[in-house]
Amino acid sequence: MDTLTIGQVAKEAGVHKETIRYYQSLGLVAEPGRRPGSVRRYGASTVARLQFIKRAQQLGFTLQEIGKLLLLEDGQNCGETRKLAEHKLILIKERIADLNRMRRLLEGLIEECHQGKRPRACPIISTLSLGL
Amino acid sequence: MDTLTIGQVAKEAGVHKETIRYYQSLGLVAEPGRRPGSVRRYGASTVARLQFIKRAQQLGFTLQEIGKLLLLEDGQNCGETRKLAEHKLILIKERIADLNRMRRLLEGLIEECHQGKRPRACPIISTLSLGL
DNA sequence: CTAAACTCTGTAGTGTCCTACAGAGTCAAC
DNA sequence: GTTGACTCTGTAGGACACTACAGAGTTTAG
Repeated sequence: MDTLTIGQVAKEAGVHKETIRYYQSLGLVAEPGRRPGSVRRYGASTVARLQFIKRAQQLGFTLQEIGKLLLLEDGQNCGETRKLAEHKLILIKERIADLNRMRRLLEGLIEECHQGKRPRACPIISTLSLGL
Repeated sequence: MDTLTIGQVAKEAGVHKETIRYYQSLGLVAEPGRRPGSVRRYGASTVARLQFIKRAQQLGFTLQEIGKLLLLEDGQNCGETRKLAEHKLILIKERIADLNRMRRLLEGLIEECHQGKRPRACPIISTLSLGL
């Protein structure tokens, strides 16, 4: 069943060959055996696994966390999986809160610039110089 | 006027000595001369500069961008500074949108887990396996 | 059979921001 | 004058996720 070369798998999954090898080095993707005097051949399951990894990355999981998810891949450990997801969700919310704080500060400063409220110096620079 | 050792500056500004040297290597902080047979001495302006850098980082600027901000530090180039800030603001907004997308997806999946909607397999795992 | 395309293996580099450490020198206090 | 703290310089490592490349071998198309 394993008929694909690494290049074909890469194209199918939309990743670079080097990325597949990198994932192999991290243990996220298995290295297939090779038929004597030939090249490694991969099956469709490798493509699926790469897509799994890419989707999990889009959800914000690191490769290390994805390794854990892959151990739970049979779907029988919903509680464990949910815990990982909930933890990630908390981090994402914190990050969003951080970024919103930055956003508000920047918006305020930019607004002040536009209005020219402060007579001489740039409000952004003076805020950075003097503290928030 | 330059009376502080690097260790004292570091403590004042709340950064590590190595960080100060690193910033010096990037040209963000000037290297003071040294009195003969002695050690480099820093003034209060170095502490202020480090605090400027730290505040700018909190606003999401990279060290490279902070280098540009420091060139505008006299506050006379408000337009230029504002352009940098506006660009950064756009990136921050995009990042927030990305994270909100992740957040919604994760929240949906976690919710499904709790409800046990899907009979057997974990919804998180099956979503990752089959696509969004 | 040959040339192009692909694969293998390993190492090293990218970008971001530090952090750690080694080995030598200097300074201040007792 | 010796101990101990601090500083100097340079190099290496660390986290994260790749990306690039060199040099050799293999496969495929014509």
